[in-house]
Amino acid sequence: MTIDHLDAQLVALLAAEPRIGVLECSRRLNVARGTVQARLDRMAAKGVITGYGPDIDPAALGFDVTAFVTLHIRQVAGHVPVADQLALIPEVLEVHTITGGGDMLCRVVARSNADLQRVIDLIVDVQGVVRTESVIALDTPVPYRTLPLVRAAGG
Amino acid sequence: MTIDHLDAQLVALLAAEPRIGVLECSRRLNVARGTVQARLDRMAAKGVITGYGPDIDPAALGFDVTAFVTLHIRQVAGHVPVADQLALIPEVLEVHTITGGGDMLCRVVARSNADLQRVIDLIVDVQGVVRTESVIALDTPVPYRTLPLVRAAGG
DNA sequence: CGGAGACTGAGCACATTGTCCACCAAAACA
DNA sequence: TGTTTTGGTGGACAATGTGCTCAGTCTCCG
Repeated sequence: MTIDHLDAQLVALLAAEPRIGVLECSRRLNVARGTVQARLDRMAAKGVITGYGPDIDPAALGFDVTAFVTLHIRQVAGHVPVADQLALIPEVLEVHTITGGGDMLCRVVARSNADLQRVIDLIVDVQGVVRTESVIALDTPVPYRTLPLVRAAGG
Repeated sequence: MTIDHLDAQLVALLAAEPRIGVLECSRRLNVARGTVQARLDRMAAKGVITGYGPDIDPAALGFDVTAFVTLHIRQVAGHVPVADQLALIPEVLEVHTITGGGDMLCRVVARSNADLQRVIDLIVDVQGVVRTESVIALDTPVPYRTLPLVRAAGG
């Protein structure tokens, strides 16, 4: 789906002020209320908007350590049962299958470096996981953001 | 900050049904409306809730390719000016400084593999970036999620 | 030209919000 | 033990909003 300038403005406005409601959006953007609703509904229907948070910061919950863990798995095992098991570990926030030297890449959080060892041990215990390699995120100078992309896509 | 069971329920409910408002939350969870508001405000004040989306799926916008790009930067340059430049590239969604063989790890999206080359070229052009290594995410069996972590933290 | 899609402004019935208040109970502190 | 702090409760007030529908208008496309 392609989005236009109004879509982009709408997303940016809601990100900046989540509580303002559709009527105030329509006032701010000089369009009809129904238009705001139709645009939001369409973006949701097309999968552009997948939800409305709440956006959670794991660090504020005490999970101060973030790591990216590359997994080597047994090829016979395949990645689906491995992923299903990884999904059961709350500290595993996302899992991708990847090209390159490893088979899967996980984003993982933990309360401390020692706790990270515990989480990695949980991962290693998953059937099919042969080996892991971890890098710890020391700082996040650019936190995850999609607004610049939305702006660029929306003109 | 530690969260309790009610906090966790509240986050889960709002994630499932973002449009229901605080009054309906209070009905669903059998607490006073003021309690819902106080809990949300406290989690926001403590940085646990950082926002309310909208959550955007880059793939639905046409950015079908996701890659994780490890950067090697010149040590003299330091990472701050590099990160500032990376932040100007809309397709760069997040940037971490990391332990291990590389200095920074970026999550990047692009419209195609060819487009990814264009984006990587933008990154390589950033002053201080010496070399990049990329892995492409082929599939995302576990998309980013924090709810299991919230549930585990909230009891 | 006709049809489809998008936008507009309005209306309807119903509901909600932000804020404040007084009260109560439990926990923390001296 | 007595006092203070914190969190929750239910209620009120003034203002505003929501989800949905509708008829009309405009633009684009076959």
